Amino acid sequence: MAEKVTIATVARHAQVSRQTVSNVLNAPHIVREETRQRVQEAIAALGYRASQAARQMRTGRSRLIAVRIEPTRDGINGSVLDRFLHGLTETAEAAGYRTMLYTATDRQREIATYDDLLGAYDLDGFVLTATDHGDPRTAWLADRGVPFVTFGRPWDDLDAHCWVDVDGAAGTAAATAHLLAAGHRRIGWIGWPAGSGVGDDRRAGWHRTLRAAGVDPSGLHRETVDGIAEGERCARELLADPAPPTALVCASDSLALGALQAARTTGPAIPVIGFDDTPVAAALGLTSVGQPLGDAAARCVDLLTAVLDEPRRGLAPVLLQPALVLRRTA
Amino acid sequence: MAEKVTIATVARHAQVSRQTVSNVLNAPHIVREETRQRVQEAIAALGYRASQAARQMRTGRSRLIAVRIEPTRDGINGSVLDRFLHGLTETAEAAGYRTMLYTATDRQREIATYDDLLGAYDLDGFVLTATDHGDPRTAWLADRGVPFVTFGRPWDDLDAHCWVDVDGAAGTAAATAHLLAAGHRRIGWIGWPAGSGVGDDRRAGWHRTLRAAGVDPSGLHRETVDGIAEGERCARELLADPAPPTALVCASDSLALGALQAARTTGPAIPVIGFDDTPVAAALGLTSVGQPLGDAAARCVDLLTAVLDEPRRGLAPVLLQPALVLRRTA
DNA sequence: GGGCAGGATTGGATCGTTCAAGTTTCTGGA
DNA sequence: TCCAGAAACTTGAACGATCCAATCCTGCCC
Repeated sequence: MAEKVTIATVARHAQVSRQTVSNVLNAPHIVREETRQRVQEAIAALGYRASQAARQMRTGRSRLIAVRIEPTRDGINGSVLDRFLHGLTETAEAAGYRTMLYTATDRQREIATYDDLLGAYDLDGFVLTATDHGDPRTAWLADRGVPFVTFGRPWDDLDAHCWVDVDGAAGTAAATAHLLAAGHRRIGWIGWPAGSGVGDDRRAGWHRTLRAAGVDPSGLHRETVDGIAEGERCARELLADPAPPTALVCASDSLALGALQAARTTGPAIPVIGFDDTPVAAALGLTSVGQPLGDAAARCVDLLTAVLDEPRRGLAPVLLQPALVLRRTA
Repeated sequence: MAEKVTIATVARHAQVSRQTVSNVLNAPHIVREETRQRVQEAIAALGYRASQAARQMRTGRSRLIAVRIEPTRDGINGSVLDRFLHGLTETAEAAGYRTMLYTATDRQREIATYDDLLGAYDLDGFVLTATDHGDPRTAWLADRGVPFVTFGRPWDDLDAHCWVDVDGAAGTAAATAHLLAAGHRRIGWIGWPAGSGVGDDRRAGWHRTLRAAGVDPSGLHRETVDGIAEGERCARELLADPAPPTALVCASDSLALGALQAARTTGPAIPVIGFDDTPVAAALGLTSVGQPLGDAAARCVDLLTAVLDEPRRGLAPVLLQPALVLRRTA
């Protein structure tokens, strides 16, 4: 069993001091080219890797970022987080950071977990998902000066902190415009109850596009919690109207899926467009608004590393554009 | 800004030595009850948390386990890993371990990543997924004595290392038996090409159940790579036979989905059963064999922590039973 | 040839914890 | 009362990296 390779082993092998090896790693420009090369060779030959623990102890930085992994609720939307997570891990790796997971059942516990992670692992930063109005988590982190980025806007104050988001309103606007272009006028909306930032945003895109086209949206929409059965019920209600919508835009693929089933059973098929471009949508040929999740994750890492390198700078938020993925249903 | 709380701060506050505080944390039984309580109070009062980095430096253990996060391939099967990951993180947390993610595009790079993670972060262990015949990763880890558990059997030698798996054959057997009980005789199979451990296992369950019922399986099966379109094509072929199957069992929900569409378009609907109980299956009412993923993840953590506590013991592998989730399609 | 400036290199101290070994306190039996 | 032995607690050293301050070159100019 070969003994452990430390910075001292490398130094001895390259016939320099520990500090020189450290400089080669952390400040290569101050080391003479020839020396630098000799050290690099020794590092490669010995397979040396700097102990993150020792480095962290001295510098206080762990090169670790944390993300919460949520329980897959209805299973359909779970894949969104999954894709985001993958992008995040990949980009973070490229930037020299590693990703750590944690779970939390509610926000208070999540804050307790922050405390834990910061205290025990000296985490460098957090990426938060699923933020909402008056989120206590961002306040807690900001109070303590902990670097973090949210995937999702701080709906109360857009300058409150660093964020990355996808323009949901633009997505539903594109979906609505697509249906208008196909000749539809009475385009319905099935979404979530008012009050959630994401839901209101998506609804706004449909609303303003319809009004701009001179259509009165009243009576054309229903609000409910997320779910396939709920979507089906709402669609049934809308289609039972004397002047029913001839096409539907939904706040999620779950709702759209339900709507699709309602439309199939009540009469002639009508166009339905969902949101999130989940695997289910792809499997069923459901037209859906797709979020650039890989991109979003990459921008989160970019922002976070920028904050870590230069803690003072206030960084501009990032708003990405979604894209309508056309399939059979519209 | 409060200064950092270390073990020394706690020691001063409780009027004991550093070591006693350390003992309270790591070997409470050797500390007198009264002292123990005093130290615990000081810890709580100061909000002290042991620095994992410092601890790791001394002990060489990081209380960190790593899992690979795969790119969501066709998106349907992605959710399987997602659910597994969530269970893993949760159970690991309860056992005092944290989960770290990494990505890798191929097995050689994955091994390079092991080296990196072990060298830099002193990872305690790995959980591998998607193992197959002659997997170089397990050999590499075993050679170096790195603790690991695989989710998936080592198909070449069941005693090669510690593993947790779900009995796929039992799942397809249950599906086949269910169809037999419903009066079907000619039950078809759509699966993956021979050679993959998982695929062969699932196929075997269908095969042996059919034979046990006195039905000749020849001509009733098709093999293809995974995918909806592929499933549809295979189902078409089978149904075009002069004596077509009256029901289908598939190796995955993707294949089953394709088969379902083929059945819908070629004639009267026939029962179809998939595998993995993915969100897509739930959304479509597809009967499917569900894996106890949360359980599997928990057992992986159990085994891994057991190995970490007692490196010598050869631990018995775990084979979990899947469950048939009945829905509309069968 | 000597002195000097500037950059490259060196040794020592340090981060917060646990291990090993040493010291004090307590307990019980003669 | 005294002492052995155990139990409880304390002290110094070490893990492997980085930071700091001091020293050593090297080349250059007078």
